[in-house]
Amino acid sequence: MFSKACEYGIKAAIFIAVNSSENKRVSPKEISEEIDSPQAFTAKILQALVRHQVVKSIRGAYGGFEIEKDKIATIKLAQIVYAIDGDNIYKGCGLGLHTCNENHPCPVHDKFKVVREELREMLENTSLEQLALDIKSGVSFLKI
Amino acid sequence: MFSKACEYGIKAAIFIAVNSSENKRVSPKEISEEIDSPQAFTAKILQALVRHQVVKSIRGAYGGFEIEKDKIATIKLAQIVYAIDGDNIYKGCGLGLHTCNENHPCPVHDKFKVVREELREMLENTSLEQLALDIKSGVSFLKI
DNA sequence: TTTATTTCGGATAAATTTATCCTATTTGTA
DNA sequence: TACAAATAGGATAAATTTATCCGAAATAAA
Ligand code: FES
Ligand code: FES
Repeated sequence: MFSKACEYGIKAAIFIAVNSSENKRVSPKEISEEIDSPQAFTAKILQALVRHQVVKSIRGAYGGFEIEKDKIATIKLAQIVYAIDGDNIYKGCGLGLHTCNENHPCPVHDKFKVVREELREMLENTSLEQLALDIKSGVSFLKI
Repeated sequence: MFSKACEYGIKAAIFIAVNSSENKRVSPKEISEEIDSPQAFTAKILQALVRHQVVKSIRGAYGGFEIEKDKIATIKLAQIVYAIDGDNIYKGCGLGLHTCNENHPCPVHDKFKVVREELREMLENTSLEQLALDIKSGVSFLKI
């Protein structure tokens, strides 16, 4: 469904959100340990999230990654997925036709678009804040 | 969403169904031309579909691929996806945790499983026959 | 200003997926 | 039986994704 990079990106963003809500910056090392991902690869993905302004990086001593507290509630999963995997998952044809087009539909178009639309809404309506809360309260988990 | 192999497999199965309903066997060459896919790779995927008994192959002169007419209505997309991509798309965790587990959910579990469930139902309830009919009547398309 | 710390970014490697090529095997027909 | 036509399958290559490594650049503190 999502690429590994995207899975790591989502989990990393949640972990950063959890920590930022407690005024703590985190390093790629901490992040990759907490989400069980390869460190250098995770760092690359974090760079992408920085470029797309999902997370903020502070270089140098006492630096790390953070998300401004008042942004945590506004950042949606969709932004993260878009930053890493692009928009093919929302817009692309399920059978790989060049474009998903009502006027030139593939055989599964009508049925597929319903599922894809539901996925899109889910991603657009789910904020980092909601996900971070469940991690904080121990209801959900980032690894294993 | 689906792998290229799976996209080709679905389109190939639909094309075979269309032809089998008219008592025509088709070759990998015809198939790959009609669904716009690499021929040798498509042939490999067809082998997998044969092993999973989704399509039938007849070797030797006058051979080709076919689906027994009365099976066309019973074959569901789910069988094809399962044969090629496995069941991770139905059962796997959206964030890549080892197992999707109610007792150890990832942050998106509750929301993701709804979408995944809808996808599963769609795949399990959509038959080759329905899809082949739209191709026959020119309502849907296998390429471009 | 020097030093320690930390992210950035380019180069490279490993693994997986996608794609190609060639030969073996099967099968119907002459 | 010999031949032609067709799928099966192994070996290999190309492309993409995933992962690692290392030096450059930035920053805070001493
Ligand atoms: S054309 Fe294939 S999903 Fe719309
Ligand atoms: S645990 Fe992640 S989707 Fe169920």
